[in-house]
Amino acid sequence: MNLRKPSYDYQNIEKKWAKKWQDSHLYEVDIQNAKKPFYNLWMFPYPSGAKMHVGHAFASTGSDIIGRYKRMQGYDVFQPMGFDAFGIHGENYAIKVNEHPWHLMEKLSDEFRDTQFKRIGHGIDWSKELRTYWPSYYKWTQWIFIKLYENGLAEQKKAKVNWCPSCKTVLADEQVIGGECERCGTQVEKRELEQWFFKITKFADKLLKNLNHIDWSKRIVEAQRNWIGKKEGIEITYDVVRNSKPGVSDESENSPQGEEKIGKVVCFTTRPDTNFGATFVVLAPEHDLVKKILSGEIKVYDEDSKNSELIEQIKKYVTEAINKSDVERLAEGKKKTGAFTGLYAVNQLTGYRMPLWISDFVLGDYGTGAVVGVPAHDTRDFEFAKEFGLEIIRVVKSADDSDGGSADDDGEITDISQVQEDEGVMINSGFLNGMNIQDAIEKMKDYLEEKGWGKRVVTFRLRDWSISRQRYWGAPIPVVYCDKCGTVPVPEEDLPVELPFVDEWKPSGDGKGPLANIPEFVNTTCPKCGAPAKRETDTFDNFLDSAWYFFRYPFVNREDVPFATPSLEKSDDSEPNSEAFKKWLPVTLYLGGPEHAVLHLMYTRFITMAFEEIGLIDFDEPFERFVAHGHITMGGKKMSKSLGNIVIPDDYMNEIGADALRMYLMFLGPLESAGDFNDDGISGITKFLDRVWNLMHDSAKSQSDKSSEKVLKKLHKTIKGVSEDIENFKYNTAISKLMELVNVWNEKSESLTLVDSVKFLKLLAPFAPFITEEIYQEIVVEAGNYDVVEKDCLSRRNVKQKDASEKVLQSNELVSSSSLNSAKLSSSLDSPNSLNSSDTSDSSKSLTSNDVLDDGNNNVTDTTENVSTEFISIHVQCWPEYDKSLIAENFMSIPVQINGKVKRVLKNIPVDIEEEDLKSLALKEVQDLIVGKDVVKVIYVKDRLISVVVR
RNA sequence: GGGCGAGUGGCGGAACUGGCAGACGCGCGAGACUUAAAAUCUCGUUCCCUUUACGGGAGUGUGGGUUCGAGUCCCACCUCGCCCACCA
Repeated sequence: MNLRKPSYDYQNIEKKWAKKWQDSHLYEVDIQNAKKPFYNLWMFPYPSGAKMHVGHAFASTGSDIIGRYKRMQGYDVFQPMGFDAFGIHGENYAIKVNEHPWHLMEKLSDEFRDTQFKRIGHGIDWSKELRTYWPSYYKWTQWIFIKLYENGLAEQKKAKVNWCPSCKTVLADEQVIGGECERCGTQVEKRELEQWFFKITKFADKLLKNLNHIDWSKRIVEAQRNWIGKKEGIEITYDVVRNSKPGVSDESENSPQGEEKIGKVVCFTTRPDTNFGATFVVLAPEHDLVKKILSGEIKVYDEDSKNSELIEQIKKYVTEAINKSDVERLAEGKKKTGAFTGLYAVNQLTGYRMPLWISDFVLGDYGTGAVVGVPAHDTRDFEFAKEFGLEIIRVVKSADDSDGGSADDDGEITDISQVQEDEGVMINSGFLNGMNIQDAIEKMKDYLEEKGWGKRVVTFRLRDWSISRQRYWGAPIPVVYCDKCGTVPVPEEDLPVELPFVDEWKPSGDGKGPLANIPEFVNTTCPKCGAPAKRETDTFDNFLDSAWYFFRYPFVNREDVPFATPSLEKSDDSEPNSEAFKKWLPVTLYLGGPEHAVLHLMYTRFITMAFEEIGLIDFDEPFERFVAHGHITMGGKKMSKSLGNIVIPDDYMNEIGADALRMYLMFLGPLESAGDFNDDGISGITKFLDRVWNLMHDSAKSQSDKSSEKVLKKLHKTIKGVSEDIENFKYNTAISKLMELVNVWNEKSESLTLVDSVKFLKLLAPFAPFITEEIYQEIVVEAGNYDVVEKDCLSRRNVKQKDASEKVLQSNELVSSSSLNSAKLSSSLDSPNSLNSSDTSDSSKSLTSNDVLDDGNNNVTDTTENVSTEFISIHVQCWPEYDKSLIAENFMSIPVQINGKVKRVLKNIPVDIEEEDLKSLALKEVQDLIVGKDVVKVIYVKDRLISVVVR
């Protein structure tokens, strides 16, 4: 790495202020008494690798900048941080490096926090840190499960679920990407297991409806809408018969000879309009009717020998199909497989006896698990019909006859390219003939309902959320199974059900979690009747840990409640209570990656709705605003371990400093689309920081008696522009505006007063917190200029500073009491090999330690012992305001177009010129260009341009 | 196959509701300072034509359209990225 470094001593400056901010508790928020709360949340990271990478640095800096800006605007900005270190991602990494997840996660989280996050200059309130694997946290995760269970939102059922053979656990639908495990990329299999589910489908409609009004990045809203997948269709019930034959029976009312009605089959379709063209019905291999055929409950043929032969074939097909993984099914491409049942379904519209098939392209858990095949107007049906020689009947033709009704149009369909799916006019469809598809759909639905053959229904793609995991590293599901009492949730006073610290923690793959092998854990007594009972041995999906963490942050020090709301409030009013809850939640702004669109973000919405339904809270959406950031790429590709193109920010912080790294990352592109990491451009940033340093240390430039007009105007335009850009997360253009200002300021004759120079410094502060603090302390605080520089906002700040020094004492107490608490929590639990209590208290202690910031190179004088000393940081001063009169221009230049092309530019035009005067000026200007032509009209776009139209 | 987004100099990227395309930065070129290099500073830098000032022409993925005027709006297409996907 050979980068242009800043020429000032950024290393020591950054070290010094990181420590000072920490010691003075600058970013700690008084949750209880805050006046203008702004809950600025960034998705907490999960340490699934040794170091946080540059993507984390990029996104968290994006969150920090708006937080710093809001803080300077006088908001009480709460910017908490924690680690999502419980669960499969961390455990997989622990397996890889062969360390116990408890030690590993503690170590990695500490490192993320102390060597990376604290160094990069974020305004984080570390006194509210949480980690999802701390018993003091997961106690409440378990509590939430019990609340949902008590309110009928959690249930246990046997279900065919996604099984990852590599991670050796079940996965939720959302965690299977293209048939592969979200974590490790292994092909997912299907297994039938007894699992716990959260009934997210109960809120399907609400989850969808709220999407219309929540202020979230559009792409996330669309992704969720698709994932929920609401479809309005109809369920059509067909009679199932045996001893029949395919095709239209002559006597559709009376059965053909020997035909015998033996049951019904219900098919879901969104396209009943094409039902005159339905020629077969396909069942999913899991369908009830298939089970009945296999069990012999339904006989296909009278003769036993023929029957059992058929059953053998069906059994063979079904067994293969069920055991196939999704990827294997897809790998076979569009080639359809299937088995004929020997039965027929009767199409009431036509009397057509539709052969009843079984095929794995029909999904058992969507719709009714049965589809009616219209091969002429559905590509999948067409492929199936072609494969098995089923009849294809056209019932839709192209709507426009302009191509002269070519043979292609209403003739026989022989090729997949002729299959019309979306638009056209009905033919061969009795009373629907001549109608367009949309009208025909409605008409047919009415007709089928009238006849009693069908029923309008709404289906959703969304499935219930499977939360059981057969893994060690997660919160145990707090349930006990008793022979007498059945399923009994663990009572609140017995929580947490602690995860025992064991040596044998790796997954075994037998469908049970490692906890099942620990008798001391499994064997317990029933909380209800006291009889011997067994514990549930699965653990929670880690997405449950993160589904509610933002509720916990403000209340992380409360032991008695997960968070305080009127319904949960107990006695203690000295710590954040339900009044505080109202101030801080829902979260003001949430920033995170779009890859969580249908995972984490859907779950947080579900949990919030569940809390509301239970009566814990009175709102139903977790975040007032959600902004999805883009991803930093490397050579146009996503950064990933497999590509080996991961960039670690530490090297850059060493080389160019945190300020320069922050600014460089933000300069790459807009936050919401990000950019490609290529360190070629870094010198532009370090050069800029040097210029700032030099300007601010050149008193002729930055402490002039009077600000020169040109740069003063530029300053005020910049104040306006930077403020707007930050509000819109366009940090890249905000930085370019700061650069423009510096370029003007650098001109020979340009200078600013101290007050104006500091205004610029403040604009830079959210982007480069260290250098701006250093300069501010030097030329404002230490030089005794504070009262002069901040005279416009002294009144506000005086109050603020006072609050802060009171708060300092309070939060010191909170920190020490929380370390005691978590130590107490884990040691008081007497499960076998209980998590070592010293581990926990050590980690809590490191919460306030400065080891890393105080490394060997210590020429920082420690004047910060006495925390009550007032510390006047630039980061809590007023954000500058611009002066409208200084932004207004007296003169403008107006381009003159002839027939839309710019030909001349009128310069130094007074802004208050009369339109007519300006027009004649313009015509005079272009006189030579329009001789001999008629001026048709002259258009004046106010303050923009003049357009002359000639002929 | 479906959804979303994006295609602008050598590069990253600017351009509010249609109104001087290429801000800012990198890179590159020239110059100043220096014994020299680095650093720094100044000037230039979309392409083409004109020896040049002046000037002219073309130009925002492709082809059409609307408009006095289109990177921006409409239609068709191409390419790339991300997400979802045998979802009836």
